[in-house]
Amino acid sequence: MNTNQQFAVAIHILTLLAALPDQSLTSAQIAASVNTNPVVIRRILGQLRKQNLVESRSGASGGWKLTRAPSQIHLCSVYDALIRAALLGMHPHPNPGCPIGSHIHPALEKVFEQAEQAMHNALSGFTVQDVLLEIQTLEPAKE
Amino acid sequence: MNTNQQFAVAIHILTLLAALPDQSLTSAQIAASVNTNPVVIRRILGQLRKQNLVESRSGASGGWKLTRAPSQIHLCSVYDALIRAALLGMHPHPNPGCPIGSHIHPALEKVFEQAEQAMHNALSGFTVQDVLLEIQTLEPAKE
DNA sequence: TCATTTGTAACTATTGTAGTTACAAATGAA
DNA sequence: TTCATTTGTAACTACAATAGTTACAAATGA
Repeated sequence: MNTNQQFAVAIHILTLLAALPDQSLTSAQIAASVNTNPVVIRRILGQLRKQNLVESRSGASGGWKLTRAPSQIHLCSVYDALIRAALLGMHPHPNPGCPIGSHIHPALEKVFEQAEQAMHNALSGFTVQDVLLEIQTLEPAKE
Repeated sequence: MNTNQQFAVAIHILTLLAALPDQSLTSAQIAASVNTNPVVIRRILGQLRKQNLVESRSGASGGWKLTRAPSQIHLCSVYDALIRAALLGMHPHPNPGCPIGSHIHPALEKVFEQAEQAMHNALSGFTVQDVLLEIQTLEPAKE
């Protein structure tokens, strides 16, 4: 199976930051919710910062915050930040002397491109706000 | 990155069988086109046979054939045969004591389900015949 | 001044996959 | 009937991606 959990963790982190908009959270606090090591969190947050989805401050009372409203963070941006390699991979060296082998890559590229674009479009239909609201629906109300 | 090449190899195999409809091909012949080991090919063909996309015969003059016309083999069936695990994976154990951690999985499931379904739908728009025709377009004509 | 926190390098352990070897069972041709 | 061919599958090795961990310099604010 695919062992890459970074996309799921990234959405988890962003949802947590969205739930506590007035504070900045440390990687240790976030790690406690995700149940992993703070360095794993910082690695993922580093990627999210490259896409300008979060900002950080070092030092005492430092931590992480969203750069914009959760309703303005679409999950396709998170995908772009975290999923570097294609989900559908090519085989490396088909036989160039075979009529099929010599042209299978460009033919597959067309198909894979469209398939991944379809997933991308589907993810653009969700925001961090949507995930947060879904969780608040599942969470029993408290006083 | 995703190192799983089986989906790409499976489409390669099916396209090759489609290109030579009147013969059955051995795993060794197919392996020569894919440029890999025959056992790798047989493993993938075994999965394709479970979905009834190909049939095999053991022994002398045995080999593999498609069970139907290439225009009747949609790439979503190949996906179903080969991609067992979800492309978008969950993180294993978010903190059940955290309001976000305790509900992130069902919230993500909704999103991931739709994203993968979108990819599946895109793949259902292509058949092995489409891939073969694309390759024959790329292949310079011969006499 | 100092505790806190990020940023990052380096390392280990685990897991999934490709590739390989080996061989029993099936099968058809001679 | 014999035998070369081929599938089907188990067992193994090698490699690559990732999660998790340790360590520590640099930044920062109390």
